[in-house]
Amino acid sequence: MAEITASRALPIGEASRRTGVNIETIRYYERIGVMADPARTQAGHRAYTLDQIKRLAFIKRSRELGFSLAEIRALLALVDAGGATCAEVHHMTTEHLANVRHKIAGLRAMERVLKDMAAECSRGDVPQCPIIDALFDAGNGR
Amino acid sequence: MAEITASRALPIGEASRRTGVNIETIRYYERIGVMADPARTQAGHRAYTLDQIKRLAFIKRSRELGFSLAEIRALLALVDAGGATCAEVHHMTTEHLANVRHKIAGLRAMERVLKDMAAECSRGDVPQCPIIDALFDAGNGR
DNA sequence: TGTAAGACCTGTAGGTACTACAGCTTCAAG
DNA sequence: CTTGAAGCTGTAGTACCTACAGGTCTTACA
Repeated sequence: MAEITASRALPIGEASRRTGVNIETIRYYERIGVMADPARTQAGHRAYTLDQIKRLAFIKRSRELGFSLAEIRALLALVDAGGATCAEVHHMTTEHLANVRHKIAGLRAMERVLKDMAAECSRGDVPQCPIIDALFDAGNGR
Repeated sequence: MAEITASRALPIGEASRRTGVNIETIRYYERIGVMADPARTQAGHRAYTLDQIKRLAFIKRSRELGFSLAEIRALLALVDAGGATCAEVHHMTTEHLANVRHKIAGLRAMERVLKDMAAECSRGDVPQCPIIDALFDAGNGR
């Protein structure tokens, strides 16, 4: 943990502002090891290099695209090992894409059922509601 | 916690089989209060009525449709209060439907980006990968 | 130079929805 | 009577953070 000249080092708040990652989350990433321990100032404050901030932005972007931290860890390991071949990364990406598509299909099915349920509902002031009935009866084969 | 005649009471394993809800999950629902404490046999085993099993099926079905336990709690409270009017239930459902649609939109955007990234990738054995570049550069405005 | 606000530190607990034990007791069939 | 399945409680782990509490340090201004 070398100390770093002030000109290139940024405190955690600045890292947070630049990447949009919450300060607490940055510390969390450090704790679980997806971000390496940054250098510290003499007072013990974290000091980030621009490279580390780029890494943080990478994590943010990947999270936004729905990659799990485990997947991101794997991607970063590929990068760090220097042996990140296109083929490997492509494989991870398409696999993840398949997951996303699967989720979309599930949500679409959900959407259809919810829409149909809502459509059958009178929206009235009556205590009998077809939505509740649908939820109660579905698993019951009645 | 009245005891119940054996003829109408079902043990937790049977409740699990009939609803498809994991035994541990049933006990969890009890602990957090979405399922009421069931009657017990003299030995302390849980004994479920058919009504309680219907309630469990309701929860299962609602979870499958993406309702959170908090939302399900609210739905069940409406039912329990006897004042579950169609209008209230309809409101909760359409609100949830809006959530689902929002999630779908997010995942679609994700899908597009992932697809485009994957398309630009040569899948080759080279260490330069446009996917990694895209992930690194996006937040950076480079 | 003093001080007050703001940023930073560590460590822990909470939230969501489960799941998976460990270590024990009870039931049911042969 | 024994054995295996099913039940019990309680706790800890999963993923991904978020939110304190109770300190220290920096920075700007009077």
